[in-house]
Amino acid sequence: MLKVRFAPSPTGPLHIGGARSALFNYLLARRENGVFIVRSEDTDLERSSRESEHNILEALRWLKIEWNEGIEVGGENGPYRQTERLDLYREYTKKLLASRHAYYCYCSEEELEEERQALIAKGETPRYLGKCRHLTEEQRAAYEAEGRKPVVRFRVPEGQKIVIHDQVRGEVVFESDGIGDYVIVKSDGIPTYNYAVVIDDSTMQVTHVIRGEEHLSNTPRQLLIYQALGLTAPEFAHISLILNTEGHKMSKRDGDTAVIDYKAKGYLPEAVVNFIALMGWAPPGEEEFFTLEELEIIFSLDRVSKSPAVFDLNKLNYINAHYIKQSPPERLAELALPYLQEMGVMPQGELPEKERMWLLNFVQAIVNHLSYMAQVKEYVHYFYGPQAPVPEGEALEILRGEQVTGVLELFKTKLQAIENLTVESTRTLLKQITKELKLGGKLVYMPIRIALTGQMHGPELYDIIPILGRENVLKRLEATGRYL
RNA sequence: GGCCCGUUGGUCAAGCGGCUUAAGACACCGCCCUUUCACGGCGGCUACACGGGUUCGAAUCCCGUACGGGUCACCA
Repeated sequence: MLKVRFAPSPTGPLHIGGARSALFNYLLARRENGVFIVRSEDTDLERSSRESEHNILEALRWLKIEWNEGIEVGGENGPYRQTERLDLYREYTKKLLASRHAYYCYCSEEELEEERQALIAKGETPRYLGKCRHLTEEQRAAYEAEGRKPVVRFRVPEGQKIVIHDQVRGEVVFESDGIGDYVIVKSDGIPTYNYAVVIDDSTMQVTHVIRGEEHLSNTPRQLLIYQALGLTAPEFAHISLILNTEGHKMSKRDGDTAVIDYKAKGYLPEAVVNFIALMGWAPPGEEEFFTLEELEIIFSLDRVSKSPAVFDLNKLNYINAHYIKQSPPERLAELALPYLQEMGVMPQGELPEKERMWLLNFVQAIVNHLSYMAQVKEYVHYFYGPQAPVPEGEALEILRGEQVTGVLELFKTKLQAIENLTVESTRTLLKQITKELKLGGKLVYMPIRIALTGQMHGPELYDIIPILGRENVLKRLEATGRYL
């Protein structure tokens, strides 16, 4: 049975790249009826936190990426945090030490740094040359007496070719001689990533490791440990990186890189999922909008791209706009509400009926203008309150046209006479004005638009007027007097 | 610097030796619709990094060069 995992280190929020790794793993598991594990690689005690772990899990849940084994859901291969598996690693370390696949190293940081610099100067791969490979008991005792705390290093075999059969990159060959003996247990007794990950994947019976390309050069180190322990290695698939506009790996400096940033801006989870699925993976046909459920059926590793993808916000916006247009008004209202409350336009708590209706009409009027929900803030002034922004430049010129006074007067009169202010009645009303005054549409609509909104463009006037309400419209009309 | 990976339009990408005078989408530009903006419809722009091979035939296979990226931590 296929078993995959997502193993983030809880040192920050879930990033777009991580979300994509999680998604690909999840999709493959669903497609093959396999198991998807989520565990935590928290061996970096300095930077890891429970808070980050929680945030990552929440971000996954927001995307509807669910796991059937791992943190918070349990399973028979737990615990699922590396810091809770220390005893397990210790057992394997004993074996490795006993079989002389690993040894204690007492080198200090300064000694190591010196060696590194010397190798770089010679144009060679900086690596550990194995100074402590053959320490005698006496030498060890001497170091211990000095109070030095040893690390455990893996003894890398010489002259060996290490072949990775990668499901996306094909066969990749590394020479063991390019790899120095690396640390598998730190001086505080905590295993390093390259070591712990092997024990975890093996004991959890992970069959496929799908992860970012940055791990490709780590893979030979891990393969060597599988070999030394006599364990079977899983299949590997290294997916390409997500780059920023400058062509570098996306990092915190590039603005919004965390999934949660997009949630905060009012992107829809199904849009984010759809978008990240399209980065580094191509669907078989020409359709490009997919729900998670649809992706579960058509996703496959053989359509995963080898080359990196540049994050394109335009495309995300386009996809998100698509899902916004498809959402029922009630959902949009709910998503828009926090931004409006923040502006003080909507009250906290249960909404009174009048506000609820206004909200519903408001989101429907602007649904075609939105790339993400936070943009509702930019549209509030069209639909809310007795005051319009001050008209400037060309808008002001138009207001001073000779027909304007007549148009606004007639509009006001008809508005006061009308019974029900709706989209339909507004449309009729405006059409009547053009007819009665025998004026072209633009000469009528534009001054009214500017009088009511201060702007030359914006959402449909037919929507603006009823949502603004008669009272606000009249007040805005009155205020226009001073510009005429 | 060593090792590894990659390179089709501004971006995502299809293509897996002849069906290609190289799909589709985003962005951009133009036109239509429209009171405006948006939506929608139609159209346009722009690409196989370079050089050698292999082959009757190469975007597709091989080699080299260039460029980009990743990695070489007691980070993961």
